[in-house]
Amino acid sequence: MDCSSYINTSLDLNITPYRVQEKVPKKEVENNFFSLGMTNFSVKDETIDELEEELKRVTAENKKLVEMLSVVCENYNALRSHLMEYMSRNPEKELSTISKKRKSESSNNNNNTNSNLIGVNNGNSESSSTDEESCKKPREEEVIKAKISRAYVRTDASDTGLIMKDGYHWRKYGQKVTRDNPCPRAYFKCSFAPSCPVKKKVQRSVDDQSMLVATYEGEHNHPQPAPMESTSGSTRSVSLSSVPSSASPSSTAPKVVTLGLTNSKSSKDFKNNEPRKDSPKAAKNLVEQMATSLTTDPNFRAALVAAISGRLMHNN
DNA sequence: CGGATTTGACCCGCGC
DNA sequence: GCGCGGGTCAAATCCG
Repeated sequence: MDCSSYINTSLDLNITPYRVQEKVPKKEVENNFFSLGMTNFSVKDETIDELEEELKRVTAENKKLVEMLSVVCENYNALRSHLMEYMSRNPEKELSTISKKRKSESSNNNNNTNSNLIGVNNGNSESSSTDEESCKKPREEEVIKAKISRAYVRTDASDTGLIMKDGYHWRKYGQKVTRDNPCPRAYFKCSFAPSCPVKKKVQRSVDDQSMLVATYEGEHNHPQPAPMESTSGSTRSVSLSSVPSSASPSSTAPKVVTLGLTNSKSSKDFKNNEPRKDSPKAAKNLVEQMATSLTTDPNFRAALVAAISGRLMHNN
């Protein structure tokens, strides 16, 4: 995982749209604030000056935070490469910790659960690395394995079912209690199209019983059916941990909210996607949506905590 | 009544 | 060759 790109695209808390308008006459700045629904602001020049100063200060702070996050991520990547190096030097130790079973599918599920939960995208790399070791015969299976993706769904603790609504129609054809997990694993086939080869396995995580782990195998050869009401109505939130070659059902992809407004490219796209003649209500909704996205994104919060704690430790 | 789900039996690959 | 375990099949059952 290279989290620097993540920072650039998702973590930029920025305010550049306003910075861009620094040369804009103050009257227009006022209008922009009005258009954002902040009608409580005074329109006096002093207030605007104060706001601009505050804006600069926050911008500088944001810049520092981004730099700190970059450092943290660099350190993380360095540590990770060290770990990889160490593990490659001591393969026997690594192998001893893994299940004896050569068939890596189930063990991968569990060994990678934690890393996936913190946003490590290992779907493709994992299958390529382990398959090279375990499967010496190049067969069709490898092609299928290359299209394996995983989704994690948090459910209510009381929810004992393994039904996971993701927009496709699935027919359950089996259930099995596996050795490494007391919770039964359910097997589903895509029933929307008779010829669709996609299968999925759903099992509760060993570590977190409220977490459903769905493994998708194959690629849908049909368009996604009409959206189901339960997809959005459910309290479950689906997040794909790996995104291999369009194999993952699009409906399960997490809602992506790009926050990189200081990023020139993304902010440009942002502007292109949003009509300039926003109504105040729409602008307000947009701001609220951005704020909600920031505050509810666990990755963002984790990164922020890491950055702040790192800063504090650095100062101490 | 038809489609979906359940569940025991069976198949197959792998390790010993 | 045998046992184990994951994956699949298919008859029985459930449910709208």
